[in-house]
Amino acid sequence: MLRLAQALDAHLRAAMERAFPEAAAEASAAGRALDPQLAPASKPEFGDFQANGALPLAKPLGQPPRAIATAIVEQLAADPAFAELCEPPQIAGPGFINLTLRPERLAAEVQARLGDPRLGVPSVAVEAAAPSGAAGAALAPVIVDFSSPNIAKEMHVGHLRSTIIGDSLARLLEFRGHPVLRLNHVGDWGTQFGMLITHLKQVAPEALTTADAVDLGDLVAFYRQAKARFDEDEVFQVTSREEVVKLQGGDPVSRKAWQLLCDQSRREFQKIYDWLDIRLNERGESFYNPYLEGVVTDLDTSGLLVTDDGARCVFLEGVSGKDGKPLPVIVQKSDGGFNYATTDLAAIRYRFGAAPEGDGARRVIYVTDAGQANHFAGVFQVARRAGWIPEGGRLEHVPFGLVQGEDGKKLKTRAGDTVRLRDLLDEAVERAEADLRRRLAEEERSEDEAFIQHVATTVGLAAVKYADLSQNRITNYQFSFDRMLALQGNTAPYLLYAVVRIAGIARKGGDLGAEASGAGPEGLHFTEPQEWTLVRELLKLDAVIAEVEEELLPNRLCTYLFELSQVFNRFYDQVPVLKAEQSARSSRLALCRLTADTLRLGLGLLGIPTLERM
RNA sequence: GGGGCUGUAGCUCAGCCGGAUAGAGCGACGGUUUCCUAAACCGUAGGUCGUGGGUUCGAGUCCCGCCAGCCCCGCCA
Repeated sequence: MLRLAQALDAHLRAAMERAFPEAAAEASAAGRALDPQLAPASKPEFGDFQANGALPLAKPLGQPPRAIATAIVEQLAADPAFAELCEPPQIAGPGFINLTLRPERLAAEVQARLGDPRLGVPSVAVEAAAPSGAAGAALAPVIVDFSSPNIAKEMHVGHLRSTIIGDSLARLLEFRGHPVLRLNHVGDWGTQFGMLITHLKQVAPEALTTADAVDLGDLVAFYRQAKARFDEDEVFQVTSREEVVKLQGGDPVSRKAWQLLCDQSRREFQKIYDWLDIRLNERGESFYNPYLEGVVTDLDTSGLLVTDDGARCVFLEGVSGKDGKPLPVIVQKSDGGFNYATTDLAAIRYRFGAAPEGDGARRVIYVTDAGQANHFAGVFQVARRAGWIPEGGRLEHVPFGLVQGEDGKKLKTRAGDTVRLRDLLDEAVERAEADLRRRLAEEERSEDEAFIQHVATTVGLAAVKYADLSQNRITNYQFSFDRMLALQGNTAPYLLYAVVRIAGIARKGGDLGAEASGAGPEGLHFTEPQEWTLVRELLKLDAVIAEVEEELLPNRLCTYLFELSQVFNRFYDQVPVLKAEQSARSSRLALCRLTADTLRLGLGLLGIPTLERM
């Protein structure tokens, strides 16, 4: 319905200009235009849209707002193009103009979507290729940096949100037609590696020369030991740092060991990604190693670099520490080594940089926890001051809160360990399976094992993903299997069930193909309020996607899909489809089909596949 | 000490660019099944939007102060 909203907005602006030419001239002289403040209606009884623009004009015009609204409405009434779109506007309350679209326009919108695989959502790729645009201008890529586990560690709950949210944002941007680079910035470099290799050399040297000599679980244990030694033992610290320098310098023995560790971890990560159906290009911290030096010299030539206490750093503007002195971003440690800030800066420079030594991106999105907000703010500032972000380039940190247990504290196992992602996913699927089996028994249904496994896996993983995505990501997230797997409420099973209901209609003889195309001689024809409510809900999809693309908040899409499911369930409950008379039946089937398509598309953008039966 | 985020119903959370009487879900209570999967639907109860000021036609939303919780703060990522 975005197109209709834009048309309405134009009509309203024109009407305001005709109604108040002096004020309009004055406004445009000041470099702005009279704003009708068009917004979706806050309640269904107000129609489809409301224009609030009359209220703020009351004071400058010295007229009561309702009189202003009346003048605007009179101009609208004189506009035949507007009258084709909209019913006569209503003035309500202190001076709101309520707008209701003509039913035939709504039906026409539905009709258009029935034949459109994109369901009315425009693609920027198509727009860019349009004759009006630069001919064949290749779109600059959007980079989504997400997941980013550490080599030699297992993925744990901490990676859950980044992985799920990042994947969803990437899917949505891809659907909008952007070339998307999904980058897995794995932790495969740095001090931690020095620690691990140093420790392994002493306690399990075979792990550094032979593939899979120790399994990942052991590696994690070794890592913990190494970390403990690093924190206590100064000699070990020094050796570790030397080891990092060797590795970063390309020492063949260190490189070989490093390669083995990375390969092993990579295979473990891939199992999880395959399970969750997440596609990701690994480009770890090590990738930027050749560019670290350049970062420092670049900062030096632009005069940002200061040597302080032996470390080379850039002092931040507007951020001061304990003593009121500006806080530094350290790019080269006093021992000559580089750290994560250097790597992050190199990554920014590379990502915005032109090919072949860069990605040529125009938007770079980091999906990491909110605890890194300060770090990114600092690094972004340095990148900006160094001039690495091109005109119009967007650099965005997409922060998210912690995953907490139901006690409100950090999620842990009973033993107090961090929860492994694979265990968590396993448990979700197991619980979904138990629920399913219980229900099958209660209903005396019998299904084969393949069905049960498929449904349980789909529902279990969908529940985990949806629970995370449906929450505003900025706040901490309370993880609860019981809540996410609940069969009612704003949960994955509820949404999946709506799709299943429609699939059921198709199975029971509803032709969702030809019969629901709305191409019949009588076209689409709606009579019941539940039908109109569903029509209006269906038409919101494009606006919701545009909003998520801008705000990077997948929960807005979840809210929409949940509300669509609710509206559909009401329709399904109160309006017969298959048993309807022929005149109503094909239009209702069309609504069913478009609802299913919309839910499948929307859930698909969340990384959630749907089911035919459950 | 400095900075960031959060504070909305018993619980978990929405709330778009400041707009009309602050919304869901769960839980509680009550109802609906000759009919497309009741994993559903309908209804009732439940609010000092942490708090005190300010801005304005209008503030949960913007600004300032305060309180509480979480997170970050020089060579880990």
